[in-house]
Amino acid sequence: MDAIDRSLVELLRGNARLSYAELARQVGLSAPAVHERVGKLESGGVIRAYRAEVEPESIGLGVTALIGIVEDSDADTDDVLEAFRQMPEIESCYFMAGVESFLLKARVGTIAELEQLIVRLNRTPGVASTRTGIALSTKWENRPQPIEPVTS
Amino acid sequence: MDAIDRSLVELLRGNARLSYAELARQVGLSAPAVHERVGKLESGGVIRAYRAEVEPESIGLGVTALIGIVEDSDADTDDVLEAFRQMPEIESCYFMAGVESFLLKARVGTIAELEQLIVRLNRTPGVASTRTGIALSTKWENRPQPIEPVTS
DNA sequence: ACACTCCGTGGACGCCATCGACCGGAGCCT
DNA sequence: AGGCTCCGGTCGATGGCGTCCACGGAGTGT
Repeated sequence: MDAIDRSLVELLRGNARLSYAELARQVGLSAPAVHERVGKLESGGVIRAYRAEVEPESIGLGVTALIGIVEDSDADTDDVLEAFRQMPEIESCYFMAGVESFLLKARVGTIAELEQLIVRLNRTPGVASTRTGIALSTKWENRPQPIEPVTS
Repeated sequence: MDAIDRSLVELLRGNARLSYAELARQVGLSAPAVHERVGKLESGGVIRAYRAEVEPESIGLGVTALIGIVEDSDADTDDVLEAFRQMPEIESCYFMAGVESFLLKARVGTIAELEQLIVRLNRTPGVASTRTGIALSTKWENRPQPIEPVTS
C-alpha cells in the first residue's frame, strides 16, 4: 500500500469505470502494472466492490429512514443481526456504542412500507424498541474524502 | 426507464466495472444499444457516479461516527449546510425530521480527530448542540437492494 | 401513404485488456 | 564481491471491446 496504490484507490473511488490504460497514465505506470496492482487491492480486501451510485427516487426508493435499535437485555446479538440481514430494505447496519445497539439506514418506497418495516423490526426477537428518524432530504451521501498521505 | 434499464441499473449497482459487451449479453441487446441506454441513464441523473467501495481502515479511516445536529432557533440552514460541506470528514448528510435537523455520518482516523471534528461542529454558527454516536463496527454499508419491478 | 422519430442492429476501426517473455534492482547467502 | 532469487516493473502481441456511423423497422401523426 504505497503512494501509487493510494492514488489508484482515490482515482477509482472517484470513478470506478476508469480504464486501466487511463489509470496507468494518471499514475505514471504501464497498464499491466496497474492491472496487477488493482488486482492485488481487490483480492487483498482494500477494494471491496465497484458500485454505480443511483438516484434512489428513480428506482422507487424515495423514503430514507435512520432507525436506532435497543436490544433486549437477554438478546442474542448474532440472531438479531441475522434477522436484519434478511431485510433488504436495510442498506447499512452499524453496531453502535450506547443504549441503541444498532443504527440502521433503511430505504423504502413509501411511508406505508416504512411502517411495515418498523413493525417487522419491533417483532424481531431480541429487539426491545426502535426509534425512527425520517430523512427529509439527502444532502449528500458517501462522498469520498481525499486520502491523507499516511505512511503505513 | 423500462425493464431493461432497470436491469442495467441493477447490474451496475452490483458491479460498476462490467463491460458494455457483458451488459449487452445479460440484457439481450447489442453493445451499442446498451452504451446508449447507459449514457442516457447517466445524463438523465439516474446513475450519478461509479465508485470503488474501499475498506475504510486501509485508507486510515478507522473511526465512524453518526452525529445528530440541533440547530439554533435563528440558524440559517443553508449556511450551516455549507459549513458542513467544507468538512471532508462528513461523508453523508441527511436533513431530518425531528429536533435534530441533520444527521451526519463522519469518518476519521482516530478518536482524537473525531474530538476535533465535534469541537468544530459545535463552534459552527447556527449549531446549538451535537450528539455523537460511535460505530463500533460496520456490519454492512450501502448494500444495494433488488429493484422492485414498479411500472413508472 | 408518407414522412418523421425512436431505437435498435451490424460493420469497421482504433484502443484496451491481458498474457507471456524479458529485465533490472534489492536482499541474501556463500 | 559474485551470483541467486524474487519482486515488480516494461514491452510486444493478440483478441476482444468501445464507439462511431450508416442503415432499417415499428409506431405515430397528418
